[in-house]
Amino acid sequence: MSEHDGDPAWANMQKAGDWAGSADWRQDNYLEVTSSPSEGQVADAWQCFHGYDGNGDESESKRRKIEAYAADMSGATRAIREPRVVVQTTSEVDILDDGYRWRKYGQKVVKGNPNPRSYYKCTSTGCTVRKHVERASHDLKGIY
DNA sequence: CGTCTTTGACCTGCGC
DNA sequence: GCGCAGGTCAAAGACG
Repeated sequence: MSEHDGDPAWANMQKAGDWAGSADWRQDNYLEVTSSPSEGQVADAWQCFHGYDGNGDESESKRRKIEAYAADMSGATRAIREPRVVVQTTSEVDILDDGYRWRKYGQKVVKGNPNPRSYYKCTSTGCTVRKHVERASHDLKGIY
């Protein structure tokens, strides 16, 4: 994760990664958050993710950056152009109130993970982001 | 009454 | 070409 060094947007992403210790922008264009983030930490990550940090110019450039990368991704099934977030959590609660409203639209058991993966859609106005939440068992914390 | 969760079916991409 | 796996949709029920 050095190819984006110096990029303000990516720098902010990495800043978000600092708190979780394992949040990471991957090459397939989604934000992966591992460990057990607190609500505030998730909100911080989302501010970086959406570019909603209250700074006009900077957020604008950041958002453009995010959309540019998001548009580049080719979804697994359909042409998903929205940025995607993958959250691994060790906490009991899959859904955290991070300032957005999430609606669960699916759940699937994936191979390699004994726990079901939940799929959430952001239902807040103007928010079209989807989020995947897979619960890591306490014994598997911090894996991947 | 409106919103959200649950759950099964369906669709598409990928590997063999 | 076929089967598998992952992701999404939509109907029905539950809950506040």
